[in-house]
Amino acid sequence: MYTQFATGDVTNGLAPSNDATAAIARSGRLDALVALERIGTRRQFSRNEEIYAEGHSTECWFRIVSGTVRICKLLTDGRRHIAEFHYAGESFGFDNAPERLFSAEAVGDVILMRYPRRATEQLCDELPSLARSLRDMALRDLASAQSRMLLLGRMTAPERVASFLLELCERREATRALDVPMSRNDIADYLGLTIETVCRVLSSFKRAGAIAIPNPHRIELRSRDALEALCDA
Amino acid sequence: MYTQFATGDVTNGLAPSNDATAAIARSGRLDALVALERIGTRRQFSRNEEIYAEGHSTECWFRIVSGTVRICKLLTDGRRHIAEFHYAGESFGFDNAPERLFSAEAVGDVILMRYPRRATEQLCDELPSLARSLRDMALRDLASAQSRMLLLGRMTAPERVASFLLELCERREATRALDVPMSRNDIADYLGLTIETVCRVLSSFKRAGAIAIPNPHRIELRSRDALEALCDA
DNA sequence: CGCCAGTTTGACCAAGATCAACGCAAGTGG
DNA sequence: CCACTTGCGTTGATCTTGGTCAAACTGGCG
Repeated sequence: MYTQFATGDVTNGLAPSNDATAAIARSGRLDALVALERIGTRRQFSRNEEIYAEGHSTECWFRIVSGTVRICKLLTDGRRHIAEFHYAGESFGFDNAPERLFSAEAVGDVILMRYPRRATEQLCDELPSLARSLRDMALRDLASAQSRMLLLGRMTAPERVASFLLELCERREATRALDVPMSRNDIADYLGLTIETVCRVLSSFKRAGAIAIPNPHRIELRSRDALEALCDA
Repeated sequence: MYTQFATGDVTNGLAPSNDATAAIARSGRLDALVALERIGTRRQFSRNEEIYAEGHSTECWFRIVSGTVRICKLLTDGRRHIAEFHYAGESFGFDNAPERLFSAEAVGDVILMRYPRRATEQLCDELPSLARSLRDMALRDLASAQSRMLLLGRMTAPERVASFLLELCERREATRALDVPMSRNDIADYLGLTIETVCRVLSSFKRAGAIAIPNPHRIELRSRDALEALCDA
């Protein structure tokens, strides 16, 4: 889910609708990943390093090989908002505007593949299936953004934190033991809360027996039901 | 801005990168709008009518000929959130998931063009420029959603209302006299506030001389500077 | 050991929600 | 034409959630 850009995606376009495109698509499907890899370069970033800044050019986009990335924005008075976290296997930074509206930072150490946008666009014109994959990526991000608007606009603090834990669980494909790569501050800025509120809510979940917190970056879900009940009561 | 799908968009793809695609694209560009219109049908909805419901199939998408549409979701306890308003000239409902995650409703009387998704996908495979237009549409919506997450997560009530007025102004291409098609309740559910707070903030803006409110669906911006100062102080 | 960054907890406060009443204009039916 | 209703919108009084401020705790590390 979410900006996943798996091998399978590239090859499952609709049947092409005429001979010429069919020929291109057939060859293209085989070459799509190869072509994408040929225009990509490997990059490495360390904890809290900036991958790109607000205002930078959008000449490239990224896929995460390993690590976690935060997409964020700072208001002039210091308030910060995290628009999204991206995890291993997901892509980010495929933006439309000429300039970055948000910055991207490494939460911990991160390894990325970096792809030039212009070359990707050209590939898209040859490979409808690649074009579709990129569009689907954008649409998944959009759906995710819309759910989070609901969370930010209409949910209470406990509901937000419960949603966050369950989302993390789903996206990291974890079952009960979650590793939480980001700080409490990151979580707060992601959920539109303060760090104190995040701590208090987590503590209250712990007291209620819904979770266990062996250490700050490790949370175990003891009662998924209790958390789910909070999310759309 | 925002899911605009103007004539120009369809024809401004990158130069195709080989002869075969070039030939297709050239013919396609001429036919793109025609083809899209051929698969579209005109629909009409009256005030507060549901265009599609949460859970419905996503077999089609829409472009607004005239009127305003709200994309929204109801929580089980009655809390409502409006993910987006769409105005004349904009498109909506091009979703990825098999089922609608949000519903769409007519704010006032609305005239739409309705396009089947499957046929559109096929057109996309033939016309890279159309594929790109649709992707750009999704990316614009995503950028818009991300700004609004910032608003919902980190802005005060006066900042939200000021942002809303300025956004409305920009998207409706108005200068000073705004017509506000939606109710105060809609605005509240869009901004993550209550109707009372929206009213109070508007009244305070009026007292401060920043706006005038000849009637509830008509707002005049008297001091755009005052409003802009609020948005990123 | 002391320091530092991040986390947790407590006491208090304020922005905005809730509850309640009132205003006002557009129907509607007698 | 005028009571009456209905659906919004506006305003005021009070309450609650979550923010703010402050202090203590924890684990890692020089």
